Amino acid sequence: MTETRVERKERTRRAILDAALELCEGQPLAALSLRQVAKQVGIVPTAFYRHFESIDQLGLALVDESFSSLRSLLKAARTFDSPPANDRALFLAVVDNSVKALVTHVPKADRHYRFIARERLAGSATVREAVRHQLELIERELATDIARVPGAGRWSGDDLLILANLLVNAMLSHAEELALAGGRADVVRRVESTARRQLHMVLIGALSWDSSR
Amino acid sequence: MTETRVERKERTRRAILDAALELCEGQPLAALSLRQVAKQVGIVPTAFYRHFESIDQLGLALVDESFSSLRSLLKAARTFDSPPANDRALFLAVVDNSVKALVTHVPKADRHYRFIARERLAGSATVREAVRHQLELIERELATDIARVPGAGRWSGDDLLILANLLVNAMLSHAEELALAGGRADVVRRVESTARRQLHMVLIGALSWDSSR
DNA sequence: GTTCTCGGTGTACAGACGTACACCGAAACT
DNA sequence: AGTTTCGGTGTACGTCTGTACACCGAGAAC
Repeated sequence: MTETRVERKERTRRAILDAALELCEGQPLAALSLRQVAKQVGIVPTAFYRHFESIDQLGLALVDESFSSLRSLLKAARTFDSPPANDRALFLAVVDNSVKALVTHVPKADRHYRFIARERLAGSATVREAVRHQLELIERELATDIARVPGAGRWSGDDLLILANLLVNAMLSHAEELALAGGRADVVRRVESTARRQLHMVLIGALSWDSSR
Repeated sequence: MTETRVERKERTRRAILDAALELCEGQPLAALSLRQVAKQVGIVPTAFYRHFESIDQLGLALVDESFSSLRSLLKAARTFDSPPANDRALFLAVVDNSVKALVTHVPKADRHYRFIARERLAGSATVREAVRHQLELIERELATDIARVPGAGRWSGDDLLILANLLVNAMLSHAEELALAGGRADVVRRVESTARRQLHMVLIGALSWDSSR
């Protein structure tokens, strides 16, 4: 059983990421020591440096990992083979797809999202910035998609961003709750219906909104 | 210059709270050591125990302190000597008052709110629970106030809570941004207008909402 | 005026921390 | 086949951690 060197390196790298994620549960990354992580992985402390130059860099890797799948998933939820006829039906379909994507995906990677929730505001400056950046990308992608809806002509660019911000914040708080639920079916169902109803309210209200008052 | 014993105790207690709040900037409470706090205050490490039995208990005290003024402030923003005539005007007035309360109060106690933002999800289990509890109180108080609006009759109890949840989450995210802005006037103004516009959108939409679809 | 209470002090210790350094052995390169 | 690369090891250090213990001195209680 010989193992190529890159394979082996990748394997322990993964082990470090997993160990950090596990040890992090219920405490911020900054409260984690290099030695704890190393012990959990089963390597000597100094070997950690072969993979990351600091706990902080490890955090950045975890942020990238967490967001990579989510963004493509959300974008996919908003693209249709045959888009619904009117704006109202389109909005409702988008909401349903997005919410469904969220409730199926987040519980599957809940440790990652608990990590994001914690580090978003409590992490080191660089980690916080990385999370903020990813969320801003999601927000902008959403705003562009909304702008493509025919009836959105009455909306100013500012109002589009403000609306997208409202929606992303709402989804974020639901994602956090889902992540904390640890996959409990009743909580997942409750969050799903709450999220759907909230987004319906906002978007149905938005349809009758006119930026020029 | 004699000082009564309770006065002196209260004074160092305050000094400990302030020191913790200051040392916390940019890092979670859990990453703080008892010795750091003691050094900042200018007392010997063991003297800390005369006031708090752990860093965690100190955290709970900070949570209480942070929320005490906010809740009464928000409630006050929703009570009128002479309430506006129609629902729409009432909603707009409530939004204006609440947003104004937020943007004047949060920057004045921004260190407390940065602390809350960090610890809400990254703190120890007991601190997290304390924050969650306070937010839930705010949410329920808001729901009861909305229910009193005459035109809210069409709203089911569930939908009221869902709406309140949406509003509080939006305000929370704006409070976080305000706290992080550190009082920079341009940011404060931008957040103020964003918040007002978002809440207008939601509440104006809500007026045409009917829980029975 | 004597005694008690209690916030704050100083010393002391065992353990965990980050990291520097020299080293090993097998995969990878030539 | 000989040499280089590099992930992982083991030791060793100075520093910081929480906390136990004995002690002090001034305000409070009697």
